[in-house]
Amino acid sequence: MPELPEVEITRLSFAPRIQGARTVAVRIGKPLRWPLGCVSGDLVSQTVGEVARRGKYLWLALERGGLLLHLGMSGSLRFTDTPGPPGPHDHFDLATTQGTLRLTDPRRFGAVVWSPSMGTGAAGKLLAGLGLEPFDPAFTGAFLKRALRGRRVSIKQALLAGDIVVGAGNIYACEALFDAGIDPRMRSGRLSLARCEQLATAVRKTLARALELGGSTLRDFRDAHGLAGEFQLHAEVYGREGLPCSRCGAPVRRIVQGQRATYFCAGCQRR
DNA sequence: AAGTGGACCTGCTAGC
DNA sequence: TGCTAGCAGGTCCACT
Repeated sequence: MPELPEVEITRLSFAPRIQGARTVAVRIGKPLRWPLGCVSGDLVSQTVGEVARRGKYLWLALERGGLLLHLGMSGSLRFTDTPGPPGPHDHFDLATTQGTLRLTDPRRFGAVVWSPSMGTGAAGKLLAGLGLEPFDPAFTGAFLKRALRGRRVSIKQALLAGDIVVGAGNIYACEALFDAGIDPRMRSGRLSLARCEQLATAVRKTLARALELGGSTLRDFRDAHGLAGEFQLHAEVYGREGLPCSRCGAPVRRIVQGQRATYFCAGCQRR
């Protein structure tokens, strides 16, 4: 589910309300991708600090260390005064004096991992290989050109890999490549500087638009208030196989790259 | 070093 | 109606 816009929207929807709260209790459901890395008692009776985001990860700072959270493919976070009894897919609750943060994740590709700090322990290891934030001023066409140099993977896969720039997942990588008019199959190391500039701009523009629209709700994404997004209603190519391209009318194509679906318009997106 | 494919897990939908 | 195959927003890890 959650790419950068969904994760950021989730963060914004609960960060101001949880900050300064005192943790009261922890409930663990079924195992997630990795073990928590501490006993639940270690998380109790602490003041919650800032909620930060790095790529698609969230960092919830506590007095002693903090929690790194990832929503995987199907995760979502709710923050509420009245969480109700946990359902079968509710695998982590952090009860605080200001409400309960609950992770719901049917597929359990998500994670909640304790670390001493964002840069050390398990969190440090998971965050170490991440590329630039897309809204970092250092993420420019020139940077992209340099980072892609010599790489033979397709540009679509290079965007998804997250070691150059983070945040664009399958939906927004497809949409950004459409916006930039670049064929997703193109060898990434072959992009000209001009096209790297177009792509860097398109990635930022696509993610910013998704943020404005509340993210994409394909089936179950909700922010921490329970609100759905509507970017998916504005997607130009993602999920639109066979439908006419809004620019040229040619049918949108679906191919598979690195075991993921890619949607694109062969008329508008060129090598 | 970089690229590829498998793995993790559950739910939904299309097709027979 | 009921079963099955295929597909889904991510990304780590082992292997070549």
